Amino acid sequence: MQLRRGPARGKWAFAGGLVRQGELLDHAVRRELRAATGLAGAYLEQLFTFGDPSRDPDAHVVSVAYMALAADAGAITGPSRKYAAGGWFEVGALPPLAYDHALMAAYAVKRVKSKLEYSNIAYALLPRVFTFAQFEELYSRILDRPIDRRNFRRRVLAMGLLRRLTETRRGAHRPAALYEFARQSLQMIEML
Amino acid sequence: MQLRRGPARGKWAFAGGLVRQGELLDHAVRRELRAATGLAGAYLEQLFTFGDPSRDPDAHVVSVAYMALAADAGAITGPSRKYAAGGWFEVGALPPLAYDHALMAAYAVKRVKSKLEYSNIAYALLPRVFTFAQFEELYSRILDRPIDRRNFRRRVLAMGLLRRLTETRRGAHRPAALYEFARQSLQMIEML
DNA sequence: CCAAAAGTGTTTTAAATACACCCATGC
DNA sequence: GCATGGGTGTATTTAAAACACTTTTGG
Repeated sequence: MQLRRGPARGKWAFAGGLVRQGELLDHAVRRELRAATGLAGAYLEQLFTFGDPSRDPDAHVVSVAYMALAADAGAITGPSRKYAAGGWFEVGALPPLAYDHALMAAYAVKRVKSKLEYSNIAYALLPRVFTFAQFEELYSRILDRPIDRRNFRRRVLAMGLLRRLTETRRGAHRPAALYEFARQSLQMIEML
Repeated sequence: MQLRRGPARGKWAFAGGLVRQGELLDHAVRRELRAATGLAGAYLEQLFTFGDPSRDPDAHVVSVAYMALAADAGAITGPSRKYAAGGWFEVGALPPLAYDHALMAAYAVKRVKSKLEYSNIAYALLPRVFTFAQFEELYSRILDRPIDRRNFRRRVLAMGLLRRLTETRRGAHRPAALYEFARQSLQMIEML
């Protein structure tokens, strides 16, 4: 069993472990994820199962790769001692990984990019309440391309993906309207 | 290991087996598929890995589901004696299946539908050479909705998905132009 | 000549794109 | 009052959708 953790402020980490007899795959992933990063309650998604016997020279290991998504890498309590050698990395700047783990990471990036375009998966990558600028920056950074602010805003608001709150975020500059997702569970939508 | 076989003239079959030590997952699927249906060289795609320990009351079995696609169920030599109880069924009219196999079949149908809309996967479901009417009927039947012939033809031809051959198919009525796919391997395309 | 399937264009409607300035606040 | 990030509208272009008749062949 392999598991992965996805873009939160652009940060990535990697962890792996074994599923136990009688244990749900999802449960095993959550268990290992908590042990490795302290993260709990994240969005989880199965990616692919890697079964090539040559991927590990010592044994025929079949690995079910998952990714987990969370809003804020900073809020995570940090890896347990066992995984202290791990850490958080920028998308596209992962350190060399063992076995075929770089391939797994590539699957995760690809999956997130593609789901951003046709689902509301961004809800798993933002805090419950956020500004439109945060929302837009998430898209721009993960998709790695500029986004036209006016066109993007028009479409997103027209499709009812977000709900505008009455409160605003006050700070150094003009106050920003706050939004939350209309649905906090995955729904497929024609986005881009 | 589970494997599945997809729409060929709307026909579906189901087969399963175990992966061997040191064997590629794809290889195990092809081996079992050949044994169960006689089919070889089909398009293969991994769907999902099912690991819920309660899916089989007797043991904790982790099944990696695949689907295979082929053009013509009639051309297949038929199941070996071992699988004589199996057979070919219409989409949406599968017999009751054991365990969570109906769920697996649903995954396959969903995957094929969705790939039809944004890839050239139809190449795996048609003979090498075909008429536009066959192509259109494939879409209409699998997506289970009517298709506007003129709009569909215009878009498909404009995107260069197909290559028109000089030969025609002659028969009882007006001869039909013959086409082949420009690429015989999976490519992602904005289709519908 | 007729039955059956193949093939073809135009108009309307909706969506995507391109593009630049004013606004509200804290300091 | 100015620096900074927040917020807004229109015109153009492109693509999607709606829609029905003519052509070619074998029998």
